Amino acid sequence: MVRMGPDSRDAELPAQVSGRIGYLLSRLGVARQRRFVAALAPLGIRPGHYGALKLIEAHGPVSQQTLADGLRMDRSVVVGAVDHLGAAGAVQRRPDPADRRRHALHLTARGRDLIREGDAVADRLHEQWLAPLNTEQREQLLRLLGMLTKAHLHADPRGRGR
Amino acid sequence: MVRMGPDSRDAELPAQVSGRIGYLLSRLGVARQRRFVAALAPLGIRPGHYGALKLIEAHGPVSQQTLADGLRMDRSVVVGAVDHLGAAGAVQRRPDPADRRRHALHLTARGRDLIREGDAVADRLHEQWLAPLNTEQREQLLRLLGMLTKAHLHADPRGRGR
DNA sequence: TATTGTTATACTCTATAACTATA
DNA sequence: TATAGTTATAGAGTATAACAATA
Repeated sequence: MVRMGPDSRDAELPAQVSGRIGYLLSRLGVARQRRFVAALAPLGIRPGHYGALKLIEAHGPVSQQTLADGLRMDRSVVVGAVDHLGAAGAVQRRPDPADRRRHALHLTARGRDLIREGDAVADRLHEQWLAPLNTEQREQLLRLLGMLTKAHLHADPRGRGR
Repeated sequence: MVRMGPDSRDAELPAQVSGRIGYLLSRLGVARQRRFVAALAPLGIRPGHYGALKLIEAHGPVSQQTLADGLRMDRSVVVGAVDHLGAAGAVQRRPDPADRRRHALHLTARGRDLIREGDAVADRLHEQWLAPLNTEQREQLLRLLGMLTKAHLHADPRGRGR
């Protein structure tokens, strides 16, 4: 059936809303996150898992609590993430000799493979996502986002704010 | 207790991850959305409700389906949003004379008040959020985000992509 | 007393499917 | 047959609290 009545059906938000930096930031943020989730799915991991692997790789064996802090997750969430990575054979929980409450998380060879594959996925997505921008524009954008990050995320890492 | 063992506790993601535009976009997007939620909370509404009011104001009486399309929500979600706005006295469901399946959503005086209050909240947040940037930088950022939006959200409004 | 890993619970969002009444 | 509104359900994400083992 064709459109009629009081209703044009293709109504959009006024530019006063949809043309705002904050609105664009929110929508772009979720869109890019969804694409990252979709791009990682073939590897059997999600962005948090990739972040966990990268953090362990960068800092050597770490505890789950350290992972939670670095990834800004609750430590109860890290349990499931480490379970998942453990089941995938990417990390191992080993007893921490210095503190028996802690598990030292170690990367396996499979974990290092996963990191390489995840890096390739991230690189590919990066290139696709930024295709509309030239090198200078990318640098500009990175600088501007960096300024907002410094102001809003460093002081308030979870972004609950104000 | 002080840090010890294999664990420095303040481990961060490597810059290869945390210094990427996509990563910053994702984090800034959720942070700004959370702040908007918090800023609107005293009005008893959430961002989607504010968007619904703005869209009805801009286009006159619309159907719930039109609202769903314009706000990129499922129509089943719109039901709850309209219920909420109705209970708040901000909108009314009236029969659509041209199509008895449809509800024509009308703004009330209370709805118009809410819009004004929501605008004030949005303006205040906008100013706080962009405080680190000068006028030229804001224009630059808006232009760059607009380019990404055009490339990634217009073709794929829900951002599920690829 | 405080911290680590763990489990449990609840609350929101999102996605999907199905039903009804109308077209 | 298709659409508008509605209801129900299931899944993911997040937040909170509590518990046992250990510090």
